[in-house]
Amino acid sequence: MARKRFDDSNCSVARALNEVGDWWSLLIVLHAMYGTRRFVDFQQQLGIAKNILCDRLARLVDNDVLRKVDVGEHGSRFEYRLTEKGRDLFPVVVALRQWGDKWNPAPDGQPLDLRDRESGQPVQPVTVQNSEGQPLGIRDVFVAEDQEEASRSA
Amino acid sequence: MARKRFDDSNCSVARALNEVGDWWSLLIVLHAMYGTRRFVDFQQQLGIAKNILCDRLARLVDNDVLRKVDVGEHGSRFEYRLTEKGRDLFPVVVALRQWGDKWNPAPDGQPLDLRDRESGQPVQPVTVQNSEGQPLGIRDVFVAEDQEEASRSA
DNA sequence: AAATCCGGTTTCAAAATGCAACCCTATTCG
DNA sequence: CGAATAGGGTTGCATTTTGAAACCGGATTT
Repeated sequence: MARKRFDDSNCSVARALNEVGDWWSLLIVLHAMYGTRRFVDFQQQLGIAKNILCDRLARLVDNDVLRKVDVGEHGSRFEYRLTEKGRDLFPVVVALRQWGDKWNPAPDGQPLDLRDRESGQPVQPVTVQNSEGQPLGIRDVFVAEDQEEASRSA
Repeated sequence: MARKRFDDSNCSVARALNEVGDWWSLLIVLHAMYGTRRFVDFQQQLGIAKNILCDRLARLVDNDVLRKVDVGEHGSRFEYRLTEKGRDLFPVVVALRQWGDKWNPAPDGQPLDLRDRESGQPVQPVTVQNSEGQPLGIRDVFVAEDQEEASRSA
């Protein structure tokens, strides 16, 4: 049967995964962040089948993660560029990269070294933080009941 | 043909996606973070087919994201608990949730309100930060050449 | 003793994926 | 100019993956 989708889930993680939660989409976004914009370049760098790449790019465009820009003088050359929504996946991608580097270090060589352009210093590990900027683990947080539910049950 | 895997990719994002990059795995981890531990509970909360759930749980256990704990007095009742590696996905999940809340708000109701247990204040948006704690966008960073490559080309 | 719960495995149809071949429109090369 | 090649796809087909439902065997409950 068909893969399940979560378009209308009331869980925002499920809705997010619905857009970028398959094997390729986030890698495409990652490469777009590295600067890749052309169909052929995505294809070669990712080693993805062309039909799948077509499908994924179309879906990402539909979901407003990428924008398809016509750059051909005569109309047959395109670029796929990140939208603000797409660029906003930056923390997700970096958090995932850091997790991968920490728990599945590359067999050969150091992890990719991402640095602040201004200071030249490495970026910090991505964490969930409280209002003072202190990192929080999963046990340091709780889910506040939302207003409506609170008032309904009152 | 079979889905491509990235076990040996030299990209840590690809390696990470190899472990939690399918439609279900991260949702399973999410629910584990909410406190779900039993097979049946995952099954009902996620609405996932049992065979797929079996497969995903086994894979997550193999990859050391979950630990399968025998809690049956006589050996046939289990719990799946997050390992440290699994809990370490917290920033990834929260970043993804915040992205979903921002760009695909729930049709009905507010986003889930995650708060610091100690202060009672909402957690901050997850961002990539420089050494001073200032948030960085994708254009504010660069990839430093690694030592080996630098010395090889010198 | 019968029914139910838990955690699976099996079976089978419907999708999704990957590869290779093909297509059409520019553009480039000789 | 004509031929070859690049870009961006689409089509067909074989292989996997997924999902639903049926089944299963050992505890536990009734």
